[in-house]
Amino acid sequence: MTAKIRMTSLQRSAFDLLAPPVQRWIWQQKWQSLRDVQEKAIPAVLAGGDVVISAKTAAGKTEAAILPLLTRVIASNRESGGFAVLYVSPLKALINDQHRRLEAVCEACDILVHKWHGDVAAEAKARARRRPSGVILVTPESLEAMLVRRGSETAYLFSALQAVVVDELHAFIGTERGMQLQSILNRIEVECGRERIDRIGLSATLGDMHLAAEALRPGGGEKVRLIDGNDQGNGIRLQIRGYSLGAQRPDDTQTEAVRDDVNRGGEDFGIPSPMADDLFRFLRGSRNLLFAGSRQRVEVCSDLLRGMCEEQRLSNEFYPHHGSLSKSEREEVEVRLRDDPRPTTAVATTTLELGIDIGSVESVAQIGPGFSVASLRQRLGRSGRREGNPAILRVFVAELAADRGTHPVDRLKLDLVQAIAMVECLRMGWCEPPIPRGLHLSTLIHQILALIMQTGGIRPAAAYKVLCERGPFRLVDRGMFAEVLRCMASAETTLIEQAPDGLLLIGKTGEFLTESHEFYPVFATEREYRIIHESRVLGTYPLDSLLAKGETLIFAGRRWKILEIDDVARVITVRPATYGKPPYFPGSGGLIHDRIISMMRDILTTSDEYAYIDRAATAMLQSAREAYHALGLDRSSVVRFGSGVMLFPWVGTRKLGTLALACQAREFETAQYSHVIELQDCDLSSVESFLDGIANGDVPDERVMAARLAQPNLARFDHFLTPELMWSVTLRERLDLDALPELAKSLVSS
DNA sequence: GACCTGCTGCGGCGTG
Repeated sequence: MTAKIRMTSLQRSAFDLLAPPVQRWIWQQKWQSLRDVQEKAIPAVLAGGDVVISAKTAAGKTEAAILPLLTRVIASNRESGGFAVLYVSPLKALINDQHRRLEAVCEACDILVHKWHGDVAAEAKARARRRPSGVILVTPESLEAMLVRRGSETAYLFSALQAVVVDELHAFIGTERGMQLQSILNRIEVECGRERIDRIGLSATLGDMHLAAEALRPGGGEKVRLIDGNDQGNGIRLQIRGYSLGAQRPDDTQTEAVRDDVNRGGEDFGIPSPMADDLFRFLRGSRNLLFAGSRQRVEVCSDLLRGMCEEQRLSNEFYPHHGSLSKSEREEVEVRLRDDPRPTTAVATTTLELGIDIGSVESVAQIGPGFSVASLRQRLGRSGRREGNPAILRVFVAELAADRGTHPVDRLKLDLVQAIAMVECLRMGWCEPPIPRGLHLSTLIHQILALIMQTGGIRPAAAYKVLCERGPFRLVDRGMFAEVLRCMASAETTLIEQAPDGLLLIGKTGEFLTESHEFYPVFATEREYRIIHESRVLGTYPLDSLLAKGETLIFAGRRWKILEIDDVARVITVRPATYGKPPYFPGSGGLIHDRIISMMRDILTTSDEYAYIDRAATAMLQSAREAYHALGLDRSSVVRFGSGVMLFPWVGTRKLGTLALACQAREFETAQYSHVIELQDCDLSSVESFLDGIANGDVPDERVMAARLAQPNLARFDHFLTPELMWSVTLRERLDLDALPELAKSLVSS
């Protein structure tokens, strides 16, 4: 009877389109109605074709895709003969969550749901492979392994697919891993002789739905249906808080003396003590996420806050969470957040941005402006998930105290202004769109090897067709593809060889690479030490670190003394200690979008007020605006400073870097700050004539520029490429030469 | 001025 009443409230909705077992399951869940995104997505998914579904975190996207897909599987009435739904997810942890979530509804429909990733027992996989049916939840790497190891079974496993679901679509867009996934999905379609297998992309954070559609179906984005759920959240409460750095800093000799005293170590890592006090005050006693920006700052910050708990004789509530911590260390924090009633704040890097199930938190805090609006949006989505509670986000920004900031870059308070710019973008609903411009030749090398393994040998023309014409490597023309093949077949590399009949086969080095399980991921990873305390692995530490026996270390939120370093086994053994030095992790900066930097200029130019910034931040913004005018930036973006000249192009990282390289190619001594280029020991007129030249098309030789570019971020197989191909990659992916003349023009005319 | 992700097949050995 209760079922009947609920059916009435769901009347004339997408609910009616679902298969009876799915409807029964919905009644059992006691849902009062379908969510907006589900109402819209169900008919679209039932109709077939590609669909992108975008909606807030926790708005029921998974069900929006899966319920109609189960309906389609039931209607198709196929017992076995292959998997019906392929669900690809970027994290094993997400697959485990989704598997738990989907088991009941699939059981109600009498449809099997398998999880398939590196931690799943080989036996369970063998069982699924013997009788493939239902839904399979898988990572791109495990899917790659299936194709590479059992290429001949591909058609048997996947010919009956109704659809492919790509979870967290944004996590794949524009990345090496995303290229690999697009290529794998295409290889499956080709191998199964299917023109198109429906693709359904799910995401909470899409800057531009049309570009996301193109990422889901390269070359066919215009035919993808876009579903944008508009479930209203519970509102947002947002604040930016400003803090002064180095206000009462001791002079340098004293600083040296107290450097080892880690109790006051926050200041050196951008956390002045008033900020630490406020973090403690806002976060203690409830459940929160604190995004600290880097692994080092996560450790410093959790150490600081743990110390404050100890000082007040409270049990600790602050736990670090980042990618160098072991799985067990991280899981302890996740479980405590999800299932433990005690107040807990996880101090994290981006590890807790994606939808790992940690329940709802009260608030989200962030130190510094961060690198992207997309990331800010993901973070915000982690709070305010409980009915009636708004999402709370506090951004903590430290800037040098007024009396210490004499350099223009310090006087403009660029971190604070960037934080405001990002929040303004967030409020406007904008976030960074994917920019498909990379050649991804490293991943192309990987896919050529994988395709040869899958097919047992393939002709160059056929490989080109699969990977570059039909597949995602569309910026690679025939000539470049042939060059890549020549690189791979050369006497030095021997990744592949060509049989007399023209078939491409795996070469000697290629065999070595592909026989290892390390072959499946396309991203590069570093070699590391494991840090161990009494047989418990705490995490991993970079190999090139300068640690020595007897030194101390903050790691996993505790303090340690190093007992032993075994360079052969790559193990660091530790015991608890009272002191610890902050850990060091190497890294290189992120790319900031043009729009954010141009918004920063608008903020400095206007006198708009922002209700969400605190009093200290308001005063800082005021002083930044005064500095902007005092420096003459309202009249010109090229200003004298000391014995040199400063350029303020107000563009994103890629264009700024390209301009800096152009300056270096013309023998200027340059220093690059956040969003500014300083040219040392030169006069204004020489800079102006240089810019005039560029504005009129006199751009330095691209090879001279590319040669000056440091290459810290090589992709996994880049070292197999010739210098010529590497230049092509660099020019396309890291520089923006086309933008130079326009950029120079705007600098000289302003 | 940064972060994150992933992994097969098989041989050998111990235990019930």
